[in-house]
Amino acid sequence: MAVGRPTIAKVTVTDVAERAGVSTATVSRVLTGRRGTGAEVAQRVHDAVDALGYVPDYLAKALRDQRTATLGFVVPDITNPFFPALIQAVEASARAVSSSILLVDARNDPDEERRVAELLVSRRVDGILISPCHLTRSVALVEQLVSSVPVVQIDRVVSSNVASVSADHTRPMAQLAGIAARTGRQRAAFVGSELTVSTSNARQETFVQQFGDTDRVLVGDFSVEWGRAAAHELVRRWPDVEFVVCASDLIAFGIIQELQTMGRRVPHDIAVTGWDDTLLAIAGRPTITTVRQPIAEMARLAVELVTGIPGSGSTVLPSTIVEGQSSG
Amino acid sequence: MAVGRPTIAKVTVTDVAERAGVSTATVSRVLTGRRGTGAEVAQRVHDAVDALGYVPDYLAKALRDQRTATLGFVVPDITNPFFPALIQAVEASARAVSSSILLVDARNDPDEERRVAELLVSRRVDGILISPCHLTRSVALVEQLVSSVPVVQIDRVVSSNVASVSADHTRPMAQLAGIAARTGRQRAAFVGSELTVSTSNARQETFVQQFGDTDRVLVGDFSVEWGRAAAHELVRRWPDVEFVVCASDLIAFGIIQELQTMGRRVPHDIAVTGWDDTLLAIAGRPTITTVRQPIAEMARLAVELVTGIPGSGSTVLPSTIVEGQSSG
DNA sequence: GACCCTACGGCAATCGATTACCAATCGCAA
DNA sequence: TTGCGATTGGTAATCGATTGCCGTAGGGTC
Repeated sequence: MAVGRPTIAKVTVTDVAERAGVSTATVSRVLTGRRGTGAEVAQRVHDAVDALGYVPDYLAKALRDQRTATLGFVVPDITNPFFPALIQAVEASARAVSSSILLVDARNDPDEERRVAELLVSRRVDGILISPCHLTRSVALVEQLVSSVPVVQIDRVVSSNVASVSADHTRPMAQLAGIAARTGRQRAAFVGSELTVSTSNARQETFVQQFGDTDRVLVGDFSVEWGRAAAHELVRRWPDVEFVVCASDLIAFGIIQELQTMGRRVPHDIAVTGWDDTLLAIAGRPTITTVRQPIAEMARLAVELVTGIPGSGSTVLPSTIVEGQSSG
Repeated sequence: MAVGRPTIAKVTVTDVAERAGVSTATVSRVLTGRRGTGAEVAQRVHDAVDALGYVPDYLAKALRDQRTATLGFVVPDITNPFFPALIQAVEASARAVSSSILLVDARNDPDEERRVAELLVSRRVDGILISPCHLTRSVALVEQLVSSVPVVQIDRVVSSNVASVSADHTRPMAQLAGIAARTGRQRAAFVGSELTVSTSNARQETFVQQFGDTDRVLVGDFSVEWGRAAAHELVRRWPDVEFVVCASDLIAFGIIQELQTMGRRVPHDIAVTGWDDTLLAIAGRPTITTVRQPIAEMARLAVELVTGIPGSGSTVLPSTIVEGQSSG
């Protein structure tokens, strides 16, 4: 009895050619269809392929073509519930152009991000999609990568010298301001994450513009725990705040929960909104008014950009408000 | 001015060899260090490598070695919050053995699962980790795959003929029964997902054994919505149920929320437990008593198994109870 | 001084699919 | 019947790194 792994008979074009009684060139031509072949010969080749269970070797093809049909995707933190949805969309878009995704996770660490991005380069991916984890410390990496391989920043954008696809913050923020005005809420506050996250940073700036108020801003991280803490901070520092815009559903969820524990009614006493349209937006009560980013579109466009002619243009796609119960 | 992508000068061993005035064999030997070389020659090679910025081509190496240093991971549904955590753990374990992860998502569809798994095979991954999406319809795939590449089932197990690493259900279920007994709750029910999910299926069987009761079982899917619906179903069919074991935190979360809306107090009137120790377990109020699976250990072991000598053994690792407020 | 053993460099084959180039055959028209 | 173009099949080079085998030179020992 054989020991160890069963020997996997490797079937190559040579085997197929032999069985079909033709040359490897003919086999290749029948299979790729890039040049005409005789019908009878083609049939013999197909029969041989079926009989032997031949599967083309991707490695050999990639070496010859100098093209791996693989895209790298660097996510900042896969446990942030926004990213699995984005990953799924990117994978679907990649599949539409017959490519696979080599996924790596930076764990919110710029050093780790560099490591994994360079790994992708040595794997000869055809392009890299990246949501840079750090507003400043990721800039150099992104700008260096682009000299070895096409790069597109997706969702998070840290360099205007490298192509990007992201979602608009201005219009949804204006709409939130509209909701605040419509429901007669005067005093607003913003709760975000560290400014080193490009999206949170941008949302904060937009908030300040749209709500005409520079003061009431708290920053922590993307977590429910920070939301809970922020709730206390909020009522302590600005007891009369009536409208809270959060940079993430996780934060909004934590704030709402803690406010309720403290006896405040949401949205009656205070309105709270989130961002990203994750599971948490509809999981809690009240449901959270949130901002849905055009994930599928972003993914499609980013994949197109990275596989096509690269530019340094930045595309901004429209987000939409999803009204829940938390905004009154 | 050049149009399009900047031409990336490809530096090969040949270039390095030329510059260092040696043969490609020597360059390779200096770099891999698998055979001694003269110090002076080695220095020249290193200088040439630095000067030219040579990076070995992973494709060529993989073709020669017949080893891609890449593992495939087939997840049933990346948007199920349990899996991102598992993916992260698997990626970390893979990195520990210098491998990357090619991640594919079956979207809970056995046909799609077959497609993506076969894609992995043609990519010549060194091994495949899979959480099969369907208890019966994934069996054939798993058993076929194993003839082309080492395969290990992780978390979900559908074939005892193929190696697997999973988490124990019996002991945590017994502990849950212990909690029920300790808090004097007699009548228990189980809420799971379709029986086609191996883990939910196994948890249900274990529930029936441990709670000595075959009747009170509801099945739907892994979602908060199903939890909400199940809450109504529960009180309608078994108004006197005092202890509800759920196959997932998502279900438990929905049940608790809806029970509260209906005016029942959790855990005072009725206790509810979840499974998987996801974000939702600590997001809601009360916090949910849940079962934590040994994710890191499972990942480590699965990667070891799939890269080492394969067997068909099934390893079952211990899970632990994380007591929240929802069980009284 | 002769002999042997070791260390080290080079040549060329190898992994598997694709394709540039060449050769042969066939059909059709003059 | 001859000739030309179109079609189709084969041969061998190619992608880039690694390694088995060979040859040579150098050091050490008796």
